Amino acid sequence: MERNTRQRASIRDAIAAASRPLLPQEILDAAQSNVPGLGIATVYRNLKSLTEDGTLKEVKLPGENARYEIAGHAHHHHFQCLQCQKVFDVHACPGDLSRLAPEGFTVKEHELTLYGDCKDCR
Amino acid sequence: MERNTRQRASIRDAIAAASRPLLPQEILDAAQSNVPGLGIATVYRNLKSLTEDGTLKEVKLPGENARYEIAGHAHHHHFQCLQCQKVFDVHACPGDLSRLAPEGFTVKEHELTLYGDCKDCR
DNA sequence: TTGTATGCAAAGCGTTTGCAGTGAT
DNA sequence: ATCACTGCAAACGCTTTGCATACAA
Repeated sequence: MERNTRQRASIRDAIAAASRPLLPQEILDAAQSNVPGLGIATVYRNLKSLTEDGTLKEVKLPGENARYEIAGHAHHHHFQCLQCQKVFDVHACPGDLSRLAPEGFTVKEHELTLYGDCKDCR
Repeated sequence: MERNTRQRASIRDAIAAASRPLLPQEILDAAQSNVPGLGIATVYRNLKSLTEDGTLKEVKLPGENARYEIAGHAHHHHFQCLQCQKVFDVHACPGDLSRLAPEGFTVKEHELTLYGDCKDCR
């Protein structure tokens, strides 16, 4: 059975409070303000279980370590700033891309990442 | 000044002979048939220098370690098979995606990965 | 009281680096 | 003869795991 610990709550809250996907280390930093002494291993263990139970969603971008955001948003993509490296949600999608695949290949999913300058860095 | 070693040649040849982007370990395995005793550190060092001098191009996919392919191909994307995990080139592109970004953001580049079943796994 | 969750430290994994020896020029 | 390149092993950064303790139920 799953227990409600201060650690788990502060980790979930830190991610919910953020306006963008966070790295494990950023989550640790944020959650430690509520739970001093919180360990990075606990963060990783909870990220894993919260992802498995559907509370969180992993955001994997090319060449980047996984970030985490609250699940439940509709299908969307991401934007990474070339200057500050931060990642933002993009609530838009190019739509069906099956036509791009080579013959004989079946397309079931797609991932799209946009790169450029974010609002703050322009 | 850069030197022509057997190691460098076999690494470049292994990548050129492949029909898809390869992982460092796959490159090591292939190159070792020509150069037994070849070390993984040498592979990494040459992948780095060959990428810097424009001979190779890094292929970074979400949640995956970097793969390498011969550079010089036109702008293209990649397809990863959900069954065998192999990566293939996709010589097509959805085109301009600037319109997808949130207001205030500038789009300069994009990365697209398609997922599904490859020719062999269907 | 029970057993899951935690914190710490050690272990894993892929990649990088230091160093002494090798070999292309 | 140089000095870039190599192989090995150690170091790295991020993530996972083992273990004894803490604490939610």
